Amino acid sequence: MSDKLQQTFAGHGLRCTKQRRAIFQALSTCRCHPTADELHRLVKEQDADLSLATVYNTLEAFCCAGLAYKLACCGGNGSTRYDTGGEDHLHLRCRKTGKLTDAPDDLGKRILEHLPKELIDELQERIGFEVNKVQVDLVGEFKKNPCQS
Amino acid sequence: MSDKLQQTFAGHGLRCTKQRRAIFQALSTCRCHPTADELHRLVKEQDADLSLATVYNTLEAFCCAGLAYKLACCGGNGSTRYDTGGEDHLHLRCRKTGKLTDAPDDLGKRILEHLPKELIDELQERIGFEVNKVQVDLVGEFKKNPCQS
DNA sequence: TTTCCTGCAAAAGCTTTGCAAGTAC
DNA sequence: GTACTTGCAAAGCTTTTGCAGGAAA
Repeated sequence: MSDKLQQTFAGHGLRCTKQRRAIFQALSTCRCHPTADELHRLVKEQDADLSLATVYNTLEAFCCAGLAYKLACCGGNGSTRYDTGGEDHLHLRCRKTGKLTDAPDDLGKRILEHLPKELIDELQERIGFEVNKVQVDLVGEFKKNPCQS
Repeated sequence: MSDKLQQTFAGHGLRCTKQRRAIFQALSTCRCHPTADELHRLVKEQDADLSLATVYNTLEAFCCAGLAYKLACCGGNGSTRYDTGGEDHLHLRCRKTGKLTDAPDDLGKRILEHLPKELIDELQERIGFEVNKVQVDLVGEFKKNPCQS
C-alpha cells in the first residue's frame, strides 16, 4: 500500500526505511508545519523508536531531494518548520508571537493565482534560477485572535 | 543630523542610544540581510564596543516596534537574518545552499505589483490580521552561479 | 555484500537571560 | 531620579556530527 511512497523515495535516490516512511507521512498529514521536535514526538506517539537525530537527518535528505521544504522559521523559539512540497499556500506570520498560520484556502489560492507566471519565467531565464516553489508570507499582527485554537 | 533617527525611535517608544543608532544604520545601509553576528562585526569595525547580546536585544526591540523584520532564515548555518522595513522585495532562496539573494529590482517590483491589494484587504477584514509586510520568496536552485559574487 | 541509515551521546552554534553598572529622558 | 540599556558570562535551545550496529537494495 505504501509502494507509492517507496517509489517516490527511490525516484529521488533515497532508501525506504520505516522511519522515513513514518516521518514523511506525519509531515504530509499534519497541516501544522511541524518542527523537527514536534515531528519526533508525533511519530513516536503512534509508532516506535525514533531518534531526534534521525528526524533531522531525514528532513535534510528530504529537503535536498525536493520532497520537503524548510519554511520561514523566525518565530517563537527559532526552530525551523517544515512542510511537504504540496500545494503552494499563503502563510500569515504574526510579528509579535511568531505564530505561523495558513491563510484560508480560497483566499490564499486566489491571491497566489495573481502571481504573474510570465515574469517568473523571465526571471528564471534571465538569471538562471529555477523556481520550485513560491512562498508568500504576510507578516503582520493578529488583531482578533483566531490563531489556530 | 540623526535627529530624524531619534524621532523614529521615540515614535516607537524606544530610547535612542549610540548602539541602537549604529545597529539601525548598519542594518538599513547593508543590502545583504545580515545576521546578528554579521551586524555585530560590521558595527564594531567602524565604531566601538558593542556586545553581541545587545545586538540581539536591540534587534528584538526593533522587530517588536516594526522597524525591522526577521527574514526567512532557513539557510546555511541556521542563523536568523534581518532587514529593515524598507521596500518590499523579492527573495531568491537556493534550496541547496540556503543562500538568500534579492531578485533584480525591476523584476521583483513588477512581480510584487501583481499582488492583488483588494484580496489582501479582504483577508485583513475577514480574519482580523493586519498585514505590515509581504514577503515573497522564490525557492529553488541556481543553475548558473550568479549568487552574489 | 555493500552501501546507506539509525541511534546515541557529545559537540557546536545561535539566542536568551540575570545582574550590576551606566545612560537617556 | 527613575526606568530603560548595556555588557558580560553563563545557561538554554536547536541542530550537527562521529561512530558502531543494523537494514535496504
